[in-house]
Amino acid sequence: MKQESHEEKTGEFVDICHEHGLKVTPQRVAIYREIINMDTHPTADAIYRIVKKEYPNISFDTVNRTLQTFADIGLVDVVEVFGGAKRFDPNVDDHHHLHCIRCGHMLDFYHRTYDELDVPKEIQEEFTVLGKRVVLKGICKACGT
Amino acid sequence: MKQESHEEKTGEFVDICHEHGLKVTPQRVAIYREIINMDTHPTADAIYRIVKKEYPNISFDTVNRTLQTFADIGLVDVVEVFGGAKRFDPNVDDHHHLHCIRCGHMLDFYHRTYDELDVPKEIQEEFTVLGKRVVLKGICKACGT
DNA sequence: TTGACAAATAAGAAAAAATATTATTTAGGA
DNA sequence: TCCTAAATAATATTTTTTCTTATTTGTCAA
Repeated sequence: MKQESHEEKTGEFVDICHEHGLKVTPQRVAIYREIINMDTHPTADAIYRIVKKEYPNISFDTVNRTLQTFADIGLVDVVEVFGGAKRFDPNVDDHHHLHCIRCGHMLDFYHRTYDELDVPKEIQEEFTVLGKRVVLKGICKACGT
Repeated sequence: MKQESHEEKTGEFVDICHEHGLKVTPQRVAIYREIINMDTHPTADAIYRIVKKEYPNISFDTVNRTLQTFADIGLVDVVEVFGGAKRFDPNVDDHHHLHCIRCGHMLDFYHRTYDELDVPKEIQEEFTVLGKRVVLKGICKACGT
């Protein structure tokens, strides 16, 4: 996984938008600045409430649409959920998930071996694989054994 | 993965309900009968519309609650979604998923090697692993390259 | 630098999905 | 057969997402 400072990331942000023909609006900058500081998998509503503090006029629709747009161009990921609202992942590096079936939380973990899993030949022929993720389902420490 | 006829499965259904102290209602039987015939990952609403045909008085709430109940006792799984409504999986055997980011479809596949993935020691110490799933993200054949 | 225009936004409405409340019904044991 | 807790139907409500429309704003080209 590559590591970049947030300054570098925000610096690249303008370029990435232009590459994709997207306008660089203050709203987009604000949203991007907030999400790259997060180490959770926030919902659109959670991000909306945070961005609203410095941008009281922003609408939920804008936040939600912007997150979609970011997902489309790979600036964020949409993560799997097992119920509840859609969640976005500011961490686009290769990583895997622990899913606690009690509390519903989804935790990141890194494991090189999983990143390098072989994809069966039959599947490569039928499907263009762009990413892999291993999801381990179980009970987290906080929820007891 | 074990293979069972639907007759066997419906036969066991009554027992499983009793084991968990659940009453065997006609609604539950009807819902269970329908979902085990499915090879997709239906939403509660999809199941509602199907069951409604033979059971016109059933309410959506009953279907939704029943599916939750089934999930709680392991009769069905809740599958990861990346947007849209919650989906249930009548196939509780070990299997993995192909997720097309274009059409959003989630397809099952089986791969013994993935079933037997080693779980890192650090994780076993912090987390009780009950199941694993590999999700391959990409573009399916129908959606082009 | 300015003006034109497509893209983006805010606001509100509406649709879709999930959950809660309550009165009534029913499965299953006594 | 009766009793009781559990389950259901119906309705209301909440949450989440999407759509519509009028307005504003970045960007590009002159």
